[in-house]
Parts: sequence; C-alpha cells; structure tokens
Amino acid sequence: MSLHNMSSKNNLELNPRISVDCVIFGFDLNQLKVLVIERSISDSDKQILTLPGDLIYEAENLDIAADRVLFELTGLQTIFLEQVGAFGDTDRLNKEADKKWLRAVREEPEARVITIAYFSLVNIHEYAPQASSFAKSAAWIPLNEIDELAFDHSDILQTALKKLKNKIRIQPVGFNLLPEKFTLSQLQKLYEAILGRELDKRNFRRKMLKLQLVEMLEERQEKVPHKPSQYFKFNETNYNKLIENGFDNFGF
Amino acid sequence: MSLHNMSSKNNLELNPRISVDCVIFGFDLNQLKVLVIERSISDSDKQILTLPGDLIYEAENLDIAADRVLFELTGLQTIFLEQVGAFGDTDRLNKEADKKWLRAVREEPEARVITIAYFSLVNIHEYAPQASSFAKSAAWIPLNEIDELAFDHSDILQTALKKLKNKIRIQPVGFNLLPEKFTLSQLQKLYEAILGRELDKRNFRRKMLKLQLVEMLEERQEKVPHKPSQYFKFNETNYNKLIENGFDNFGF
DNA sequence: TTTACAAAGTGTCACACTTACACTTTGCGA
DNA sequence: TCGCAAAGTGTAAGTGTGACACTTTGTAAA
Repeated sequence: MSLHNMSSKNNLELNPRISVDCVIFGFDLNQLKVLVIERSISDSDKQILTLPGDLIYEAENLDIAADRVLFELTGLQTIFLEQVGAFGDTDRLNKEADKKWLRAVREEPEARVITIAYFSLVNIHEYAPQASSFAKSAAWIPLNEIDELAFDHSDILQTALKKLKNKIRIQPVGFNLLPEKFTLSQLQKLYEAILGRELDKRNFRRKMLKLQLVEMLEERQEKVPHKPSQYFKFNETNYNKLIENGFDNFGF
Repeated sequence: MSLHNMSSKNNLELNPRISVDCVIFGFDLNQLKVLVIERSISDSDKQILTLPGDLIYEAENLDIAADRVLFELTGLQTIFLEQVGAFGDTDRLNKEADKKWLRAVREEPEARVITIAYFSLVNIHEYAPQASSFAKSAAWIPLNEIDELAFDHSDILQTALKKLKNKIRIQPVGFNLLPEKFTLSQLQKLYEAILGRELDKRNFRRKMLKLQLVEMLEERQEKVPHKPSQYFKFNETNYNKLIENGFDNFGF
C-alpha cells in the first residue's frame, strides 16, 4: 500500500497522453470473468463498460502504474501482471459516447492518449473491493457476456485473451486463479474456460500428474451429494520450474 | 512510398513523448544480424549504437509509424512487422552519453519518452539503403557481436529475440529472411541461428517436408566444391495455413 | 435401510512425433 | 583419379496424445 501511495505522491503530475488499462481475469470455479468498470455520464445515459485504467504519472514506470491501478481496484499486490502491448490508434477515443465521458472527466479530453495494456490473473475470492474512486462501480462479468466495451477496450480484451490462451499452452496457469486447495475438476474447468473447449478428464489428469504440477492432499470434499473428490495443491517448486522452462518440447 | 509520405505530410506535428523503435532482423545465410544505427555526437566521442527509431507524428498510428521507420531505412514495405511492447521506464534515457546525444538532436531533450518497439524480419539481400537522414549510418551487425546499445535498446533487442524464438516454435518463419530459393541447409542454419543451438539434419528435413512447408525445385546448386544441393521454395499456401493455425498441438 | 443420483476416479491401445545415430552419394578441383 | 566437403538418406526405441466406458463412493430421498 505504502509503495503505491509513495510512487504517486512523489510526483503528482499526470502525463495526459499515456494511460494503462488492465484486463483482470478471475475465475469463480465455473467461469472466467473480467473485472470491468461501469461508468455512467448522467442518469439518463446508458452505462459504458470500460476496463479499469488510469493516466500514468510523469515519474511513474509503466509496470508500476499498472500495479497501482490493480491495487487501487482490488487491494491485491505483487500479483501476476504482464504487458499485452500498446494501443494507440488515432481514432481509439473517437466514439461519440466515449468523447462525452472524456469531456466530463479529463482535463484534456481531446488529447490523443496511447494506452499500455496489461493483463493479470487474480483469485476472485481474495478480491477485496477498495474505496477508490472507480472501484465502487467495478463488477466481475463473465467473459462471454461482455459484448461491448468503450474505446478500443474490446480489442484489448481480445488480445489479452489470445495471450492467455497461448500462455496456458506453454506455462502453468492457475496459481493466481484458484484457491489454495482445489480439485482436479476445478482445475480442468479453468483450463476449459480459458481454452474455450472441453478436455478429456482422464487425459487431463494424466498430464497434470505427470508434470507433477499438483500434489494430492490428505483432505477431501465433504457433504457433496456424490463421491467426494481429493483436494490438490500446486507444487510450488515444480510450478516455478515450469514457468521458467515451459512445458512443450515444440518439435525441436 | 507515397503512402508513407502522405501519412507524415498530413500532419507534421511530432508527438515529442512517443517514439517507435524497430528491431530489424536479417539473415545472410550464415548468421542472424540486426540493423543498427551508428550515431556519433562529435568526432571525438565514441559511437553510440541504437536501434532505428523515430518520434511518431501526432496523427499517425503506431503501426504506421513503425512502417515508416522501416521504409525510410530499408526501402522495404508491407513487410512482417509485429509489436514487441512498450518500454517506458522513467530512467530509460538517463545514461549520460545518451542525454548528450538527445540534447543535440531533440527539441525537448529532457522529456520522458515512451517507446513502442516492433520487430521485423527482412531479406537482407532485398535491403536497399535509403537516403534518409539516419540510413547513411545503418549497419547490419551480427547478433552475437552486439554488446552495448544506447538507452534501453539492449533490453528491447533481447525481448524481441525472445519473441522471435517463441514464434519460430509455433509458426513458420523464413519467408522474409531467405531468398526465394534456398537449400534446406540454409533454412536449417536460420533456425539454428534463431534458436541458438544445433539441430539434427535428418530430423529437421523430415519435419519440414512432412509439414509440406517447402517444395523441391528442379534447380540445384552449381559450381560448389561438393555435392550440390537441391533448391527449395516455400509453399505459400501451406505456409500461410501454418501461420494461421500454428503447428503445435500443445498437449491438449 | 435401501435406492437413486451425481460426480470422482481409473486403464489401455493405436498412433504420431521425437530423438539419437552413421554411412553413402555427388560434383568439383587439385 | 583421388580427396574433399557438404548433401542426402533410414531405422528403432521411447514418449506423448487421443479416444474411449465402467466402477466407486458419499449423500439424500424414499
């Protein structure tokens, strides 16, 4: 917390031309969700959904700015955060509804702003809504229910999703999206949600166990109206090793 | 050509805070090279090597700006060009030698500039040096001979290289780096240069042929003091198909 | 207490791809 | 014609993938 306050207090000057936007993925054990902000210009207008983001400070590194946005919104820190890329088309803020909103909140509403997008994976149950200005109106929306976002944010979301899909084929994913103990079915559902297709249960288990990515715990589910499943946790050592090396041999 | 002139003529105002930098890879049938600019402040100072780059114009999209830099430098157009990401650390222009150079050429030498990096793959033999201001001092330097670049350009280069290494495992690469007809040994050398390790000749051939990425031509080498090799060309249809779909099954 | 339910958990076989490995062929030039 | 230097070629073992169906187990309802 202090880290974030400091980095903004040290130089209060905003850079009106550069922003960061964050695609924050969460998983509620059933579906993949994205944290979006609902912004209304006035009561009569319909709401605009945007990705959380902010202008950066003049003295602030890009990564730190993204950290700050994530923290102000979720209370989460030192979380996985990876750059998606820069989005800077000259017409990216030119939709009429978007301009209206910008005129209401920005000092230089007509300025060309280039945004650096980041994506992050958070455990939806550790998410603690913050009292920051935009956090009030934050909402987790299932990925497939998001049909329109302001500005070029749909484009950013799609690009981030593509990146996540690629990532999951090369590196383990899940540490940040699942609770500490979870069942293999839950892990499988996460993979299915990200990849957008069903996987074979037996093959999935075989692969996860062979990689030694997960470890079986003593504990098992209780009070479920069917055979209770074992809980697993990630094997942190192997997980990090696989993050380093990736787990595909890639044909060469 | 006209495209590029137009996009800059339409709005001559520079954005002094945003630049693009390009990592331009070329392959001379033996090693991977990068096109760098040699900039000297004065005769007495030692040269600084930088990646080619420029401030963007206020009315110019990022991709177009990168195209422009590439074109002004190499005369090449509609070439593979992919964003690497944004680099914007606050201290990225703070090395003393770099500041000296910036004071000599920039209107706002102290400004914080965020750069968007791109990388591109060009056929080194189609490269036609241009008469543009910085093209005079451009040079192809073998990747492993580059030890220091100005600003954060070493960082950018390493990131671009990592991206290229990942790319080559998922998509075919070479169309832009090799002449129209080439031998399989040359293609293999390219892969080895990018991956930074040796590959088995038989396995490499088998894979390339099975993917139907290349087609054998009638023609073969002449006047080489050893068994002449067949020439091959890329099968454009399959090449593009593989660009679309990638060629790894990734375990799921 | 028995039964129905719902999800967990488990094994095998065919196939494809990867890896490791060494000798023969060919054309040129000395 | 002999030597050289790089091209070109096949196989066998091992490993991962993909497809596929039945049994187990605890709870809850009858």
